[in-house]
Amino acid sequence: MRPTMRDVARRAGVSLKTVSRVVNGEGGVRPDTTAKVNAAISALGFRRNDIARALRGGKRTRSLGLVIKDVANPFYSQIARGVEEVARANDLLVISGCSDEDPARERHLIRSLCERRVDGLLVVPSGNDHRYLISEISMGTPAVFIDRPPEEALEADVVLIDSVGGARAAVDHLLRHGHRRIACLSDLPGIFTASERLRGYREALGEHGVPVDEALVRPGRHDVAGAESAMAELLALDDPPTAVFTGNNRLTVGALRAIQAAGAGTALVGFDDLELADMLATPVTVVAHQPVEMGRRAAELLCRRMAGEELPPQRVVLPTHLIVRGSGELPPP
Amino acid sequence: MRPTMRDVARRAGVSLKTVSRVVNGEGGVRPDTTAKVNAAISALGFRRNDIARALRGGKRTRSLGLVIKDVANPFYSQIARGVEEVARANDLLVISGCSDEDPARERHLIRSLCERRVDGLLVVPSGNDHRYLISEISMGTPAVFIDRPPEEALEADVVLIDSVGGARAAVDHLLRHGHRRIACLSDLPGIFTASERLRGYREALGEHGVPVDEALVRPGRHDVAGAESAMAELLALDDPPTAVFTGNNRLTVGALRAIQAAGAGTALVGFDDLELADMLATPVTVVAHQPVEMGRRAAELLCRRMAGEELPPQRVVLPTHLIVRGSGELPPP
DNA sequence: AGATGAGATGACAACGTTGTCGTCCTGAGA
DNA sequence: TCTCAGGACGACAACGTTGTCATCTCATCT
Repeated sequence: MRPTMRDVARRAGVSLKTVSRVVNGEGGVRPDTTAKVNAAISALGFRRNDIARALRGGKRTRSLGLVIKDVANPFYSQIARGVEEVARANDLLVISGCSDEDPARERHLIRSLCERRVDGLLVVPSGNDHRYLISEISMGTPAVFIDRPPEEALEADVVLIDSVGGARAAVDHLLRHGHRRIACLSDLPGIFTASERLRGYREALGEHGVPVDEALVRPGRHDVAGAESAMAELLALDDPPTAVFTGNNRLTVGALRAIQAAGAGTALVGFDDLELADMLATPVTVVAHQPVEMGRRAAELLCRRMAGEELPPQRVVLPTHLIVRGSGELPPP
Repeated sequence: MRPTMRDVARRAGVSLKTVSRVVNGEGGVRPDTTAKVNAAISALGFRRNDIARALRGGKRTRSLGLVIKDVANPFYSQIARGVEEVARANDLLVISGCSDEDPARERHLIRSLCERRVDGLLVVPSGNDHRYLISEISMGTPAVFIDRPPEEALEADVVLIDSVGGARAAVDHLLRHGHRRIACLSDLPGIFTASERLRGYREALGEHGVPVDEALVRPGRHDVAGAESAMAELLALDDPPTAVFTGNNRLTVGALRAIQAAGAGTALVGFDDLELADMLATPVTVVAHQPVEMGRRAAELLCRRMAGEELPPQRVVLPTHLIVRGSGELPPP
């Protein structure tokens, strides 16, 4: 079907190796020979087979694997964007997959990627046991974790967002605006960022001497619908919260819907920025950060590892910044 | 570095081929031998090399290439999501790249993907000359176009959105609400969907006997900032439009910003749904459709082609539906 | 003219796997 | 006991490329 170098060689009346030389611009080929070869190449529509190329000589495949939770979520698609930019600059292709927060799926994906001999892995880890990666790493497939660190046993680079700091800033902001009954919606407790943000929430309250009312803490919400119903429940309490901190973009959207549906004036600060956050009836105050940059940094770190650079495991923590827009400054009733 | 089947064979004291049989579950291996081999496999951390596997026997690489404009744009990331779902179901990996609407970049990407011998291509085409794909297709790499058809010369499957119909419905809606001075923001005229939506706009006006005021037609806007400034200009006219139709999600966001900044009450219907569109001060009426489904359908079509199925080039057109939320029903002043 | 050397080209092996085919062993049937 | 079938396993080639090394051709110099 597809012509090989041998076909090109036959047509050009030269040897296989000469074609290889032309294709790879190795030089040492006379101009007229080069022309003949090039003519044969375009006549046949020859494309070098990178599969064979990668095989021969244990070459690099010039590809990297990216495992995220869900591309359709803007947070992850922005990470993917950053990764793609760096990949492009380094002439790498990105093979990506979604784990949907399922450790089994993640493991299967990573396995497939390793079997395909990607040169490196970028992973937003789902489960809590990534020891199976140790052997992959030791066998020359470096890995960089994004957004969540691997467990202690695994020494690998990781690029994080300052979740605790961001959450504290958010809750601190609400406290300074006079709120004392501040609810918290957070994702599944097994997720690092979720527990970190919850920790930041508790710390901020603690610092201000405000006891945590566990009735206002609603962890384990991992989608818009879950957050919406949790928020609706909170609003239906006899003594509802006057403010809420939401742990990620999905939860923020859900909470906003519930608040709007209830016609409540609940103050809100959300983790992750949202497009149009500034255009809502009450513009949304958020803890913003740079997901694209996170993807970039992780990919750059990975490229250094792939180049063989030896350095102690890096832990990059990107800052957050509070964007004040209105919803976080609503006063308690 | 990474052990090969030969290493496993040596360690297990069997032949290469026996290892291959075990790894691929071919059968015909005694249980105790199988156990020895498996022990060696896990002791060495062996991973089958799919590169070699794909090479031998011209096997499929079990991967497909996806070229979109920009993963960070929700429209495209949703397409990617749909593709990923189908890929997962068919045990394929997705290698994706962003063209950023640059034909040269797109061509380079597709070339790289073909060199890597992806089993099929999914492309949101950027330029207007994809004849170079003909030879790839004829050589056994099927291609399916998404969102925009290739030029006539190229017979390939394509999955589209009913852009003309959607745009007509949007403008018709505005006309029925009494608007006569309706502006249109659209993307670069070279982009199929942009010109189709502009056509739908013109057709709808024509049907209602409303002449097109070219001063209100602003094509060539391809990002939020461009749309925002174009909309600001329109609002600053002596005789500003009372309504606007925006050709895609980026342009809708830009227009909304300008309208809000000007404190104008301009009616708006946008193509593409937006998260939170229903939560804005004036909820946004949109022409919605199913980008995830578009990705799915395209990937399914590609899988059929990859399986060798022969059928005439398909042209799937997915419907749009108007979601009435408020901004499109604002009356003219 | 013969030696020399640089430049151009080709032959061949190897990368890690799997398909083909051959060999060996065991147990059942004659 | 001999034959034979069939199961278990191994040897070998091939996929398409590139690195290594060998060969061949001239132009140049002595």
